[in-house]
Amino acid sequence: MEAKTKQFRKRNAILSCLRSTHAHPSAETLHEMLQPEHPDISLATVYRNLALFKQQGLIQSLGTVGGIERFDGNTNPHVHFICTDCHSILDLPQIEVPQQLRSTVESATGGIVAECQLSFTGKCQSCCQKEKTA
Amino acid sequence: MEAKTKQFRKRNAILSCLRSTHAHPSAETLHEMLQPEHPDISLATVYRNLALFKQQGLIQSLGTVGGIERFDGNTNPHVHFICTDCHSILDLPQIEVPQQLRSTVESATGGIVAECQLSFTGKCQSCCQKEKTA
DNA sequence: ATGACTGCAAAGACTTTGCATCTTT
DNA sequence: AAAGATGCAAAGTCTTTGCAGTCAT
Repeated sequence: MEAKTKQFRKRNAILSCLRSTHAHPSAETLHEMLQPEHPDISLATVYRNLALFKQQGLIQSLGTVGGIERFDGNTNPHVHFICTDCHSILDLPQIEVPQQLRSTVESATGGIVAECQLSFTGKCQSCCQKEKTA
Repeated sequence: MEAKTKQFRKRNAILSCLRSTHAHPSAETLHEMLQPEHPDISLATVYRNLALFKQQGLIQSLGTVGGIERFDGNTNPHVHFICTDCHSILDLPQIEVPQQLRSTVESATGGIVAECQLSFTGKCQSCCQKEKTA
């Protein structure tokens, strides 16, 4: 019956930081982002809390990009564009994730669908420009 | 003008093995699958060749599942179902990957789309049954 | 004989964990 | 005071790399 857990400054800071950015950061990037406000925060704490949030469904993991796990504070289903050059990740809110296919997938597999991810990979605008310049 | 590279038994075995399965194996699983025919094959060789095939576009990586990279010998765009319990991956050939959205994504991002991945996560049939039994 | 591939073991990179300490209630 | 969170450093896991030896041409 305890809808509210203890309030911890650092834990809250990590969640707020992740929710306030569209950069889809890694644990390490998040740690760096937190440095100015919380210079004494440990990377282990970031990892620990990200794992906790993920388990609680407060955030979502986008999987690994270039071997590093990336996180998103926006748990609404939405599409991502992942640059294979610079590993930046962009949201594509204007494109709909085909949630309606869930039942089709469930009957095809006999399983239960929890989530659906749609993502595009390629080269982002900024990396395209860099290439021209080079 | 050398359309044909040197033939290497082990390299070919790795590619054949990956192409002959629908299990979307990891490097280590692939290594185990190769043991009966090639008991002396090294895990490093599997990793090295997978990296090579990936770079050559002969295979595709499905990203990491449970922290382990998974590979697919089928490079045709198709949808996957990933079981979050047992980490099995199933093909869903009957569902179409929305390739036609590429241009929409490109105009939205200003970048260039190389690929599109659509995947569903959830609990597979076998894991659903296990749960009932337990 | 040459260049490429492989095995082995060491190194590397990211992430997790143990334990003592500190914080919130 | 109790329960839980954090920092630090060590450990763990998956993957990559160096080097000497082997194989195909």
